[in-house]
Order: sequence, then C-alpha cells, then structure tokens
Amino acid sequence: MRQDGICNMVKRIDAHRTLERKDIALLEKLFDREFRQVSAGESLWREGENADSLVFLQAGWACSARYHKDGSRQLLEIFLPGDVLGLCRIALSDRRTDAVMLTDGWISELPYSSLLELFNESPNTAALLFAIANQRMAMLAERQIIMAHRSARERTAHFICECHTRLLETGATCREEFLLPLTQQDLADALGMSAVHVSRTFSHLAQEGLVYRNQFQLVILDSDRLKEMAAFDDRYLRIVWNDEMSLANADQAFREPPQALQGLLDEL
Amino acid sequence: MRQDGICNMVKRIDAHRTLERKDIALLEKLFDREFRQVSAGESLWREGENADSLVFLQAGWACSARYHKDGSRQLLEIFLPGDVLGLCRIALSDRRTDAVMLTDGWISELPYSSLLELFNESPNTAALLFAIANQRMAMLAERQIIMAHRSARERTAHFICECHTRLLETGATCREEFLLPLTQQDLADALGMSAVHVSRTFSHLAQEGLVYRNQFQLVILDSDRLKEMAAFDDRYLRIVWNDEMSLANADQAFREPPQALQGLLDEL
DNA sequence: ATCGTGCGATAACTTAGGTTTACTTTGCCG
DNA sequence: CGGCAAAGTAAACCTAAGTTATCGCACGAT
Repeated sequence: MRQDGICNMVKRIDAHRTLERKDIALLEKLFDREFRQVSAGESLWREGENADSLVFLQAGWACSARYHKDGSRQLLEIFLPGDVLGLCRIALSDRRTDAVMLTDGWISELPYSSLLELFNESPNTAALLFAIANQRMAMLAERQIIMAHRSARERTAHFICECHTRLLETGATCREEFLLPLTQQDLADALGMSAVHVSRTFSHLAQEGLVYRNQFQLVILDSDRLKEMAAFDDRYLRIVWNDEMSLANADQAFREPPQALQGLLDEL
Repeated sequence: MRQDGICNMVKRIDAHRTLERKDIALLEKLFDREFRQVSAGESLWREGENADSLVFLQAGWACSARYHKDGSRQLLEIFLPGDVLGLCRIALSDRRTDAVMLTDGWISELPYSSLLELFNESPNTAALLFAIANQRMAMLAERQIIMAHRSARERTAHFICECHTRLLETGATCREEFLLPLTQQDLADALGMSAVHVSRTFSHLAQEGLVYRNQFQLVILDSDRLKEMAAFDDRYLRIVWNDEMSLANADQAFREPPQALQGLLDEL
C-alpha cells in the first residue's frame, strides 16, 4: 500500500526516461514518510495560509480551486495518485488557492526545508522536481489554450483525454473505462461552463458514440475520434529531459564541480 | 543601456525582498552576456524546436503563442523588459509554443547548461529562479481563473491591470498612461475573444470612463474602479519568499551542508 | 414506507459574444 | 501627392452557452 504511491510517481517519470537507482532511492526516502488518511471533501490547505510544505498524494484524487465572492468556483488543477501538490508555490510565501480532496486518500507532507536540503545535496533530484513542476506548468498552459477558443464539447473531450492519459501513465489498470470522481458541477467548475451544459455535452458525446458517463464511471467508446475532436496531443504531458539538464549530466556535474561559475563565486 | 535590463529584473524582485549583493552580482554575471538586437515580429523560437536555453529580455516586449491548424492563435504569456523566457521548459525537452517579439528589443540567450552549473554552485540563486518560474505559473493560473467565468469586460480590465502593475514594478516611468504594444487582434488572441469584440469592449470601457486606448497608448482614467471591476488582487504577482526557502536560509545551508540528506547520500 | 438530499436530465427562454460585411482612419512608401 | 495595406469601428445577424425551473432517480436516515 505505502509503496504504491511512490511507485506511481517513479513509474510515470521512468516511463519516459530511465532513472538511476540512486535517484529513485532518494525520492523514496524523501517522500515515504508518515502517511495520513484523508477523506473526500477534506481541505489540504486554504487560500492565504502560509505555504510551507509540499503534499504528496499517495492515493486518491485532489484538486486546487479558487472560490469567488459570488459563491462560484474555479477548479485549477486535478491531482491523481502519485502527484505532488504545492510545487507552484515553492519559494513564494502563501497559498493562492484552496486544495481539497475529491476522494478518500492517503497523503504525506514534506516541509520546504527538506526540499532546500535537497537543492543543496542533489541538483540531480532537484532538476527532477523542477521537471515535474514544469509539467504542471505545461498542463496549465494547455488548459488555457483549450479554454480560450474551443467549444464546450472540445474542452470536455480534451479534459477526458488528459485524465485518461495521466491515469494510464501511473500504470492504472484502466483501459477504456475508468473512474472519474468529479460531479458534473466539479467538471463545470474545472471547464468553465455551467453544470447544465456539462450534462448536455455528455449527452451529445454519448449520442455521437464517443464517451459514456454513468455515475462516476466513464467509458471511452471511440478513443481515436475523441482525441481528434479534442485536438489532443499528449506531448505536453511527457516528461522528457533536455539533454542539457539530463540526470546524467547533473549527476556528473554534481561529482565534478564546474569551472565557469566557480570562477564567478571566487570573485565575490 | 545594457545594465537597464538586469536592473529591471533585480529591481522587481528587490521590491519585495532585499537581495544580497552577492546574489545580484551573480545574476548580473549570469545574464549580462552578449546582447542581440531583435525587431518586432521576429521569432525567438518555434514550437517543436529543441529547448536548450533561456532568453533574457533586456528591452522590448515579447509573447509566447500557440498556432492552431485553422489559423487561429492563442497568446499565452506576455513578457516585459527584464523578464526571462523559457523557464517553463527547463528540464523538459522541446518548445511547446512559439515565442515572438512584439516590439523591437534587445535579448541575450543563456544555455541551460550554465543553469545547471548554477544549480550546483548556488542553490541560493537557483531558488530565486524557481521563484520567478513560480510567479509565471501564478500568472498562468490567474489567467485561467479570469478566462473561465468572467465577462469580456472583466477579462480586458484584468489584463490591463496586470500589465500596468508589472510595468510599474520594473520601475517604468509610467503612472496612468503607458504603451501597450498589442494590436486589437493580439489582445483578442490573448483574451480569447474576437478582435471586433475587443473594439466594442474598449469603447464601452471608455464610455464608462475607465480606460482610453488610442493607437498603442493606453490611459487609465479611473484606476480604482478598473481594479474593482476586474476583481484585481495583485498578490499573485508578488515575489515574496517563503521563509523556509528564503535566500538567507539557502545561503546558510549552502555554507554548512545539512545533516539529514547527507545521511541518505552516504547510504547510497 | 416516507421523507429529505444530492445528482443528473430536459425544456424554455435569454444573452454575451462570434461572424460577416462594409466603411473609416492611419501610416507608409514610391 | 496618390495609393495601398493594416488597423480600427459600426451595424446586422446568428449561435453557443448561461439561466431558471421542473422532474426523475438513487440513497440514507427515520
């Protein structure tokens, strides 16, 4: 049970670039601390609170959201098992969103101070976390692109494709059918549309034989046509290292301090 | 001239948290390399190209954008003098957007490999870059929130507030009047609306005495009411360090290697 | 059994904003 | 100076999606 979550994280990264055993071990040590059970609806943090830790989602789904004065809400990010929450406020002071569990789950918290140690000790693994943060950024960017000019149908299709792809990468045992634990209201808040229209949209998608949703079960009927309508290109999700920043390079650099910057530091 | 750009960057960060002289010096050394003159419309990189460097925008405006098959376009980020482009693909392999100059300007490029050296030599300054990347992420998140549920007027108002605030932070000599070098089509692509509607929206805003736009000159007539209608809260733009990740801490940790992780590393 | 509650579906009506087309205004360049 | 292209404005029309309201269903609690 405990190891599964780390496995998810490692597996996902490893799918694209083989990690060295050392790095895996370091990640496991870093994240495999006391886990806490949390239940659906439970808040992980609130807007305005001091941001001083990462949350590692070992099992369950979560999301980050902004609440407006008028009672409406915008879901910003969806977190799946194996994801890390809070990477976007590292180094900045306070939370700018709420974070809420969508399902029951298990989490562990990692204070930023440990992270700082990591920065010092292993630029290797630090670059890895940077990559994960970069992937989150890519998701935000892609969401914005999709939200701006695409129709409700396309947005919905894209969202489903994204969730499905991300789930598959954690090695979940789902192929064309999986659990999407969001109510239509949640989906509406995530996709920037009304709950009623989410309902309509799913009806249309079902009519066209693309996806079928019942309760929280989601069945993808025609994956190819769905991806086509969503103009879904999964490249933005792929964690593929830049050679300049690759683990191998970082590792080497870690062992043999570079010349260029050393010169600068000496001067100061 | 050359120093101005660095000044912009440093000033903006320094406005919120005093930098140590050492860090400033390191930043200056790092970014103050051969500058290249670029002209409006010039491409800095294209989607799909290998991402192997940061671009430091010393003078001029730029943007990142995604082009769609149907010819339409989505502007993702706007970059002002003193901004760093490409932070969101560090550690990932290829560009997922185009980057284009909006005006003439001066830029310098910084290969990721130098960055890696920085990671090794000064976690201090690395954390600082992380913070700048975090700020970009916050901008993306905020844009998404605004785009999802807010009207064209509110979106436009928010965009203006954001640009104005960011400009002020670079210490630009603009108070309520400044140059916004985007055509109505550019604004439309950034805000996810049609150019015609941008025109309509600016007419309305002018009628209500909020802002006035002529050519690329933008005059804010009633800043308070504008911010109110945009529900603009500039906190997401502020680079305020988390104490856990503060420069002082990082610096200290840099001098005295920490114990916790050292133990882990010894084991491996 | 029966309530209450939350989720989802459907229909009727309204509206913000897209699309199209046509007409200005501005700047540029020979 | 004339002519051309790019940018902006205006009006007419249309459609996607919001809003409101009602209804059905599943479920848990009483």
